[in-house]
Amino acid sequence: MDKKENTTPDQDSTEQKIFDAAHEIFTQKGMDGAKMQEIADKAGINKALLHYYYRSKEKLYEAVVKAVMAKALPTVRQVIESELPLEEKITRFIDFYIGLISKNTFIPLFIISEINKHPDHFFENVMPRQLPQPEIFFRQVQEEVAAGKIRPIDPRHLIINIISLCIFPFLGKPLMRMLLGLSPEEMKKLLDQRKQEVTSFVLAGLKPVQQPESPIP
Amino acid sequence: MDKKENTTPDQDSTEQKIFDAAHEIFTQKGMDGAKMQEIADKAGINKALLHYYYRSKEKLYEAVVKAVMAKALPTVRQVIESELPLEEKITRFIDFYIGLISKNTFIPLFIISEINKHPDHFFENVMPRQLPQPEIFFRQVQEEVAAGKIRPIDPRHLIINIISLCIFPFLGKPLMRMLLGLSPEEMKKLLDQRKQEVTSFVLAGLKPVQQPESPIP
DNA sequence: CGCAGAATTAACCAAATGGTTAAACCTAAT
DNA sequence: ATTAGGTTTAACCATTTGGTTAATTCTGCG
Repeated sequence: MDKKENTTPDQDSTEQKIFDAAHEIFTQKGMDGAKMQEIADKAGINKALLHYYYRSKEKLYEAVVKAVMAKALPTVRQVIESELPLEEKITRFIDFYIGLISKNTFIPLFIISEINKHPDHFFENVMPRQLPQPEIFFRQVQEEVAAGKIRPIDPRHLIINIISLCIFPFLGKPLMRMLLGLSPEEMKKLLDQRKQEVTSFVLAGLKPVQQPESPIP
Repeated sequence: MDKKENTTPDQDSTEQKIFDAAHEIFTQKGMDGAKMQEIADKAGINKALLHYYYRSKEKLYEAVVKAVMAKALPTVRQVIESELPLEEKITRFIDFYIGLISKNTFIPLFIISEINKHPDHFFENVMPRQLPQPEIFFRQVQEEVAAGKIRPIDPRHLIINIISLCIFPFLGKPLMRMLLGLSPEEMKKLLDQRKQEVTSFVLAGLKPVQQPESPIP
């Protein structure tokens, strides 16, 4: 019998339609730019229903933010906290993370924007309790540095570098296009190469220093 | 005679006070988040004066955006288009750019956000006519690659990498803090090290490949 | 059927917000 | 001092917007 008793959040129930619409609008326009009427329209329902299911704009917004964060962070955790060898961990992280971003173009800017506007609120109410634990990664880096397998680097900077190289090109896509004078197609091609490029750039940047005698003659 | 005929924008004239207030509010809250009343309050004047000098919110906003872009881009140009040797050019660019960003924390997010919301409008109305010409830089990179002085790399990716490493850590500061579990002081310290860190990371990432035999035993 | 409770809607409300207006206020030149 | 023109303001206006209400429709069930 196909009643509606299952625990899954009722695929395409009204509530779900509202949430989906809100997700789209909020992530693209932010809290201030989003209008309740627009969300209702996109969901194909009456505006009053928004308040019937989610009491206020803030509540609805918060639901979206929480969902976004709850989806984005564990993926990072999973890779960061694993016990893979460092190089493979880095490779996988880049592959995975860039893949994620290219399928959710608006999310990074959304997170960054909103976290900047209400940092305190974010830290207190929105953050998933289970933050990634970078300690394993830190230790790995320190070990490999000590073993001379990679050049000395502060693991925190390394994480920052990797994440910057993954996220920013998508964030700044229009800016980069303009700066480099690229057509949309050229830009797309370039972004498609980022997995490869970031991986080799980071690994190259980690090679242990050999005294730079004379380059290949 | 000190009429008001000079070309300089009348230091702390009413118009200037309005512009300054608008600059602060708009860059921090974006077009949607900014309220005319708040700008008027910050400027210490009546709201009607905003419309007396700048006819509408959009006009005022546009004035701010144009000013921001007109200030941000030439600095990039200057370094990019110079004929300095590649390594020094990169070093200087990083030093200069990170310096600029740390003194104008809100600007990058502002530019990125607004360019993403109205890309067409940006490209048509707001962009300074004089875009940086990356050709010189491209050529330099290609030459050094050909000479075996740096490992093979697409110059466009190199620019993207450098800019990502410079800008993103400041954009994503709260996010990074959270991810790494750092106090505000620790985070500040880390950001203060970015000039050094980015420079060595990029230069390391450009070292020509020596076949990785056995690491130092 | 008929009824209870949930779902949905049209109409409405109050506050916020961008923008206007007409009057008041300078200030410099007559 | 008077006046003309730019500057500034308080009061006002129209629209937008988040939110509410009361009535209507829908749905399952005895």
